Amino acid sequence: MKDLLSIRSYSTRPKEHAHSYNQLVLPLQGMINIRVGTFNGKVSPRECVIVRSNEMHLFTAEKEARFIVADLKKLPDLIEDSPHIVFEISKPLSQYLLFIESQLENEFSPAIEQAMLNTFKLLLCEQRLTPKLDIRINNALLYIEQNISEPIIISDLAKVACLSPTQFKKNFKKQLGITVLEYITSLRMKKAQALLTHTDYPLQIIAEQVGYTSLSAFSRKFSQYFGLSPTKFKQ
DNA sequence: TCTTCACTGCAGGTAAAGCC
DNA sequence: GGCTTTACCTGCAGTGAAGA
Repeated sequence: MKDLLSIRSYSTRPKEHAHSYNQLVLPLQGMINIRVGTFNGKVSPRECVIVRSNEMHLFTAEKEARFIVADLKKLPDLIEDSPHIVFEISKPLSQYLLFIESQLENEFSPAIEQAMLNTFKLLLCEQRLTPKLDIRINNALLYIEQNISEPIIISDLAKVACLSPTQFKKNFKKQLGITVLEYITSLRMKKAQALLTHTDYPLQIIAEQVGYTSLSAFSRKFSQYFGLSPTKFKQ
């Protein structure tokens, strides 16, 4: 058996089964009901289910559901050692799955498929392996990602999560282990790092792209976060 | 489990000065 | 000219306590 990426739709195999290889199930759209190990529940896009080799599992999916399945002889160490069965995937991996879907649907190219598999594994190694989150917190995370270049205030996030601001802040820290502001800042700094590395945008534009209306505030925060100013980082 | 309230500390905006 | 640093100020985030 060799490692393989494939697209699946709703299950035509609603029987409990196991196989000799590992499998990662990553929904693209719609919900999947899955029973594996101690987990028995729904999995949605931006989540990944780990099915280890020889582990009995059963899954069914909504008719409109589509998902990527990765059959792997060996799991990356990070995932192999993970105590979680379902974990959140990053935005880059989520978007890469859409590329994989498009490529697999439209072309047959063993060389590209091998390259896709390699990139997929690299992206897997970058995952933070945060456990499946409360849907309300997940909605807030999506809102943050979609609005990272705008000023983001807790009361708006709390509305998205259908919680009071205080309850939202407490739940957020309980589930992610960091405060809302720490999470937003880390996203902004990573994006700023990428823009500084891959573009020639002036600092004012980069500051705006990552949600700072004040260049000085951006420069100060960047220096605190990375230990050197944006200009020195670029050099 | 959740909301409200009060308190503290910090992040971010502004302005000004200085550096390259 | 573009960027960084710093001081000051304000508003908001974080958190604990009390209560529904």
